[in-house]
Amino acid sequence: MSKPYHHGDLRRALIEAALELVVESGYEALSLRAVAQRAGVSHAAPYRHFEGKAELWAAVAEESFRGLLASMRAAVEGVDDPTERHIQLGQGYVDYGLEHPHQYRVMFGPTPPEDSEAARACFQMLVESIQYGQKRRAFRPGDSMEMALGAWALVHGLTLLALDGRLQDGRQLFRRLGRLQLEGYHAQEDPSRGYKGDTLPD
Amino acid sequence: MSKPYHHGDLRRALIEAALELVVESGYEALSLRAVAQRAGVSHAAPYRHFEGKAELWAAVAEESFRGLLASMRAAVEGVDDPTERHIQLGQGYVDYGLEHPHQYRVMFGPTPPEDSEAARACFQMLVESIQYGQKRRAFRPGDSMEMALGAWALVHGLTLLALDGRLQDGRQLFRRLGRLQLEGYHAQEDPSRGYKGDTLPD
DNA sequence: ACCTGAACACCGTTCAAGT
DNA sequence: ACCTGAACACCGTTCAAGT
Repeated sequence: MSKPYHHGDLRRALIEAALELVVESGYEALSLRAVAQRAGVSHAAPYRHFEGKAELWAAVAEESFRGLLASMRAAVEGVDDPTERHIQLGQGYVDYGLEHPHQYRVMFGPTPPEDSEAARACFQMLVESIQYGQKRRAFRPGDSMEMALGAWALVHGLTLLALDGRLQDGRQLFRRLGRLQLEGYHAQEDPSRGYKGDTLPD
Repeated sequence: MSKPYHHGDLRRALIEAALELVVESGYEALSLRAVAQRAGVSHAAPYRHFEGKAELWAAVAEESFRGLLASMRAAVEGVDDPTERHIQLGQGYVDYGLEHPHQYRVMFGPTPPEDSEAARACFQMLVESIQYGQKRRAFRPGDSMEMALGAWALVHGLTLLALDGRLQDGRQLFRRLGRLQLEGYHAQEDPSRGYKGDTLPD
C-alpha cells in the first residue's frame, strides 16, 4: 500500500508542509529541500508537481490569499452602514496581515503569484464596498476601482510598515487613518469640490 | 603598493559593488560571494567589515534611503502651497521607488535596517509637510505624525503595488489618489466634522 | 507515472594559515 | 590588521536509474 502522501496528492501535501514551515520558521526558512523533507519525500520529488521553487511559493501565496479573503468576508458580515462596512473590510485585511506575518510576506514577496484568483477576489471586495457606498450616496461618485486602489494602498502600506516594526499599534492606527481617508471619499454637498449627483454609476 | 580597494576603504568598495550588483542584476542576485568577487577580494574578506549578509544589506538600504531623501527634497524645491508641496513630496517618493525598483525592495525587504537615519529623515519630511499645512490652516489640526503615517502608507502601498505589476500607471494614479487623501486632510469649516481652530499646534 | 540518489554549481559562515 | 584558501553545511536544479 502507498503512504498517505501518495494518494495522488503529494502536491497538496507539499503545499501543506510549506505552509507549516512558513508559519513555524518564517519566510526565510522556506526551502524546497526542507519542504520535501517535511513531506517525507526526496528533495527531487517536488519537481514532479511544481516547476520549481517559485511555483510552490505561488501556491502558498494563493492559499494565503484565500485566508485573507475569508478574514475580510468575516469582518463585514452583517454590517450595513457603508462607512462602517468599509472600515471593517480594511480592518479584516490589516488583521490578517498582522496575524499571519510570514504568509503575508510570501503573498507580497519577491515572487508574487501572477494570476491569483483569490487576490482578485480580495480587490473586488474593496471595489464593491466603494460602489455600495456610492449607490447609497455615502461616498462621492468617481472611479470606484481607483478609490479601491487607494484603500488597498493604505491597508497594504500600513500592514507592511507594521510588520517591519515601524508602527506602534497598526490595528488602532488603521481605525483612525481609515476614517480619515474616508473623509476624502465621503459625498460632499459643496459643489466647489466637484460633487455631481447625476454622475453616480448605476 | 596596495590596490585601490585597500585604501582602508574596502567597506566602501563593498557597498558600491553591492549597489551596482543590485541595480544590474536585481534583488535576488545579491550574494555576499558575488559582491566580494566584484570588489576583487576573496569571499571571506567582507567578514572583516560586516558581521554578515544582513549588515551589508542594511548598508545598501541606508544608502538607498539617502537617495529617496534626495528625491523627495528635489521634488518640493521651491513649492510653497501646502497642498501642492505635499503632493510633490509624495510624487518624489513614488518616483524614486519606480525608478529604483531593486533598491526599493532592499529597503523594505526581509532585512530592513533597524535604525536608519535617512529613513527617519524621510518620514520627518512628511511630518513637517503636514505641520506646514496645518500652520497655514490648509490641513485640519490633529496628530501630524499620524497623518504623516497615513501619507506614508499610501505612497508605500502604491509603490509596492506598482512594483508588483498590480497597477497600470503608478505615477499618474498617485497624483489622483494623493489629492483624494488630502481632501480628508483639508481643513473643513463645518463644525460637525470636528474642526476646531484653536487646537492648532504651534 | 512517480520517486530516488548522485551530481553540479552555487550559497553563508567559520577558521587556521599566511603577509 | 587584513586577507586567503580550504572546509562545512546548506541551497536549487538536473538527470540517469530504479519500481
